[in-house]
Amino acid sequence: MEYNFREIEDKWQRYWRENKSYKSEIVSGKKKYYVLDMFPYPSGAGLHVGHPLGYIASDIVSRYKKLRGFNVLHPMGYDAFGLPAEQYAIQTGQHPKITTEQNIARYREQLDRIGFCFDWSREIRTCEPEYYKWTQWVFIKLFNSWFNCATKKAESIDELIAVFSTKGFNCSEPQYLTGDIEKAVAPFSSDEWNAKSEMEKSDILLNFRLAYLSNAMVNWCPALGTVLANDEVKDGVSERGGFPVEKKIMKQWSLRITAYADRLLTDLDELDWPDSVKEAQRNWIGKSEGTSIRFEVIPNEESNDQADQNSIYNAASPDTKELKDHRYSDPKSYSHLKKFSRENKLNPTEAEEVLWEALRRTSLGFKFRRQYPISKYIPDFVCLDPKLVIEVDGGIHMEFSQRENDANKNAELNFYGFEVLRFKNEEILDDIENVLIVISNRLNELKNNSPSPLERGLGGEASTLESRDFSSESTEQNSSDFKNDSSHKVQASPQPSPAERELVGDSNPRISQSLSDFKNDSSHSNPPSPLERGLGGEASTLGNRETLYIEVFTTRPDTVFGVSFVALAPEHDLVNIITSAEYRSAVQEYVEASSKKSERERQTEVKKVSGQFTGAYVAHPFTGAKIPVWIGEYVLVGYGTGAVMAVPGHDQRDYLFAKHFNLPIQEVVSGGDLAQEAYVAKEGVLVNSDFLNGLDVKAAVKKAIGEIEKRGIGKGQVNYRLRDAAFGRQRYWGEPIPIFYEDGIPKTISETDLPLVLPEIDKFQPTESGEPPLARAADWKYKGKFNYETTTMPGWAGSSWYFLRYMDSNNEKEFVSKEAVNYWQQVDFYLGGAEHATGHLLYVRFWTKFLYDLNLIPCKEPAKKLINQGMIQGVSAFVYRINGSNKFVSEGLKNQYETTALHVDISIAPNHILDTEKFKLWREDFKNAEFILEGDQYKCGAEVEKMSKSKYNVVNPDDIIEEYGADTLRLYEMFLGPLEQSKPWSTQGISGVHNFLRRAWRLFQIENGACKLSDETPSAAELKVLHKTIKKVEEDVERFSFNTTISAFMICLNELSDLKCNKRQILEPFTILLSPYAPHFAEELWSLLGHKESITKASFPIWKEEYLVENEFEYPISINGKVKFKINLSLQLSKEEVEKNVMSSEELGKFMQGTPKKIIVVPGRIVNIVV
RNA sequence: GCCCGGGUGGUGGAAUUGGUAGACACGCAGGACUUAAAAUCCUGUGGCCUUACAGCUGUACGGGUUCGACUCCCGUCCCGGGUACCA
Repeated sequence: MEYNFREIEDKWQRYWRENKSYKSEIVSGKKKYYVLDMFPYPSGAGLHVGHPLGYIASDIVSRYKKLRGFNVLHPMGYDAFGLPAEQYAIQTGQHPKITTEQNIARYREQLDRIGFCFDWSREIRTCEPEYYKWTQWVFIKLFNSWFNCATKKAESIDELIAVFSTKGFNCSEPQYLTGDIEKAVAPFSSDEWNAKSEMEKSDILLNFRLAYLSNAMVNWCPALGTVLANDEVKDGVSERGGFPVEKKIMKQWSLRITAYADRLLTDLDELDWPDSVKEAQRNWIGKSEGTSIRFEVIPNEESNDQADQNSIYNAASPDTKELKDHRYSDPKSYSHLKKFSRENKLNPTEAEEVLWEALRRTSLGFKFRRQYPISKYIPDFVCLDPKLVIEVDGGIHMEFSQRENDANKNAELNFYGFEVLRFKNEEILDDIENVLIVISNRLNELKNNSPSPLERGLGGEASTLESRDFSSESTEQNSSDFKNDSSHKVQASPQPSPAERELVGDSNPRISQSLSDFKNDSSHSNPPSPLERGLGGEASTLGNRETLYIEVFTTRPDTVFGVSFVALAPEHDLVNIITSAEYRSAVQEYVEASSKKSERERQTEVKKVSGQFTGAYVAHPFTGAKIPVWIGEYVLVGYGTGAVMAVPGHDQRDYLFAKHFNLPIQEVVSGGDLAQEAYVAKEGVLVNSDFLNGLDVKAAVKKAIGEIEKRGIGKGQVNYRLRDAAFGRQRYWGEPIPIFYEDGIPKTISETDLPLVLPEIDKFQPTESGEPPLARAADWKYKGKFNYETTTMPGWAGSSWYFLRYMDSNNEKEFVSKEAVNYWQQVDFYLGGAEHATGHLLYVRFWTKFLYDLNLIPCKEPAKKLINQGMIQGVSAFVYRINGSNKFVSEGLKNQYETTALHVDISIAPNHILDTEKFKLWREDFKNAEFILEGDQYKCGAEVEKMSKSKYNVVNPDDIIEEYGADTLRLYEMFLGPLEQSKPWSTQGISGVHNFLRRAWRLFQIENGACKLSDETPSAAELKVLHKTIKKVEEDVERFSFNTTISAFMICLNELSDLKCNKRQILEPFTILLSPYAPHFAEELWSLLGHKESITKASFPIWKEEYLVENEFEYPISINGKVKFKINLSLQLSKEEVEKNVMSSEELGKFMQGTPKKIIVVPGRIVNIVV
């Protein structure tokens, strides 16, 4: 009876389905093994032969582990939310749910035909409410958690709120030590916290939540109408569709994956994952350890004078006015300050209005500006010359803590050289004339006696700085005046958005920090401050200038003496402030030009050196040398501080920049040839570097950091390249974010109201006003009145935890039961494409760690072992149309004509010979095609490309199954080569594995529905063949080397055939060995062998050493490393005996004479004779 | 540019720890069976030189370590993947 694969495969697929053969359940006490494939997105094109490659491998592992007695979990499902279905919906109006279901049905049909042992009772679809209910649930958990930097784990936001209301918040405490929070949230006391409005609290908490809303720079893809995460953008275009992507600031939900950067990095070490994936994640996280260094800007006489005149006394152009507007403001927050300043101007308090009018009508001889940013503050009224600030204090200043803040603010303003006068509302409203007199007197005093900033801020008036410790003169003086009050302007003004408001905290920790550093520095004369060292002699000429700093981040503090310029990103806020008059127009031009460039342009122009001198200089922190400040596009505003100290001698980009603009290149680390290129290596001895001379790089880095910290001009710092993940999509076909807005405050819906089901809408486009499609759902409101968030989650949301849901996929009460997750733990073997290295695989690790922190699951990593299967590429076929005609020329003759290559469907060009008649019928416009043949054939061109519908090179597994059967397909895909390797699909060779099955079938001698096998005891030779194979198959599957396993089967079959083996005791175990690879085939034989139970219930055979022992070995005898002949010798012989036997052999004489120099004997391996 | 892989017959690939390079399969050639074909089975198959035996050569290229190197080290070239002015 012949091998009839169609009949067999139908029969067993039905049997498995009817008997639920692959249903898995928790069996306590039984060891488990969890095999997971990355679940597919069900695309309209269906499966091609590339898809099953990984599924077949994991199916083999599952079946093998079952035979080895493991309780195997091997589920499958669909990553069913996604863009293609939605794009199709936009075009046709067809609901994406319908498209998705059709595609799933098709996928399922194709998968079933390949004979996988998936437990379909656990199927999940991310787009179904029963599933995404729990995705939303995790989101709520993220929203309600923050990352404690002291314990390094996520904790409940409620606990944080409790801390705030009892102890307040101060960013210097270890649990808050992340750069973002330090920058974004000002310290506050518990009383202040309790006094804050709901909105203020909400805004502050958003800075802590792991899922948060903020104004963030996003990748906006206009063509797709949505934002994308960083990993969804490749080369400046969207990964799906290849549409251009631009940077844009948008209010946006994000997940704080950066909080986990360090854990995601360190835990990689313990994962059995491909090095390439681990390395890709390391690079993506991009940890770099270095130090910040502050460079003091040397005031530019000429430019500042001119600027002063321009803006204060003359009709200033808008540009210079703009410049003047923020010459004292904190550069990083200027744009936010400006907005807030504008808003305050539009909404003055009554007292402010009165004072402003009074100042304007009275000619005091001094010019005042309103709501003028200085550092991170916006004082109410500012006179720039002399420097005086007038503050109108509202009721909020009654609070003790606010007085502290006022003290900080005073100190800060003093630092910039401003005197501060404070008035209460009543003072102004009751007696404005008196107020004006006080102001006028003070101004005149200041005008006549203006001390230098050195004297004021640093030297003589140390007490002013001490006032930072909450006891300044002005504070005391004012505090006694505080009584009742009308509302303060901050409260009176309309609520700005969170991002705007978060900067308006009345104190700025960062500057406070640097100030105290500075104070320490200068109040002790040793070591000398940069000012004293570098600029001491010029102190008198400094006049009443403010001091500005450029902060840079560097990983090479050792090279600090090699700095020859400082480079700012074009978007850096200091650019406008420090640029001298002379260079202003050139700088503006440069900045504008670079801002107009798209992300794409900037990326393609990489390595083109461009830059512009600003005319400004900074002082070297150690030598005091004058260092020019440049702007360069190669400096990125989003990384580090947006400024670099350029060391051309030891950084490639700085080197190119310096060469291009003819800037000095100073060697500070010996070992390279700087005339040729930058010496970037982190080894060598420091030279030209003062106190670092003679040290090696490692020691110099250490010493430099120490010195920098000692002088308070910077501190050790760690930067990550990883950014928080954009989580909202302006799209319909995704999980609704379970958030509603009450009075503008985002709140999560109650867990008991989950799932928040995707509402039905009439159209899937964005609304006319540009809102996401969900805004079309008119009556879609929480509790009938609150608006829901209208963005949806990104494609990777559902896949970030699906491995957990499979453990307990039908649970309506929990996302996964404790029992299930404690039993199945984590994935033991995970198989999928390498393209997910920095996307899915990072997100799923992040979510896993988060759920672990919340004690919801027992493992902190999703998968122990990961393998990436290679891609199976397609071989495309091309025809060559002669330009401007309907003539097609064969591949070999195409060079004689001007042609255009067109893809042609590989089904009408078998073996790349075009079927010209089918080609004419293929598409309407080829109906009248003419051909120029080679010989009597039309030969198509061939090229290996990604298998894709649009390239007409897709091979459907159904066709292969139709012709050869599923078992042949399974064996063949495994036989193609190593699993991880990519390779083009070719059916050359498929007959080899198909033949193997047919020959194996014959070995079983089937007649009349039974195997006619002998029950005799097998021979030693037969046993040896069998046990050798068991051993090999076992070893190979354990190391996922499936191609060599197939060849082991073939060798086994060849040898058994040679032995004419028909012994049941040999062929039964052989059948079991084969069953994971060719399950239908093995089931049928198993049943024909008389077994009533499925072969999946069998046990994997155990190989026995005793059958494998060899008595003899044919030693290859080599002379000078070249094998000359072979001798059979007993393996029992010792080294010496082997040597004796070889030396006395007849054959040796043929190859050598005399005595050998040396004889190497490796027992059981080889003998080498050196002559 | 940087990081990670890889380069072996006509083809896919094997060689697991430095120990017989090319397993297994495809293809090709020859043969058997057959009226013939298909199917099946047998033999051969890296290159060069030879009737043959043998010999020489050979794992991208050039060096090195070693009794012995596809395997380890140094340099060069090429291919694939990741990443990109990340300081």
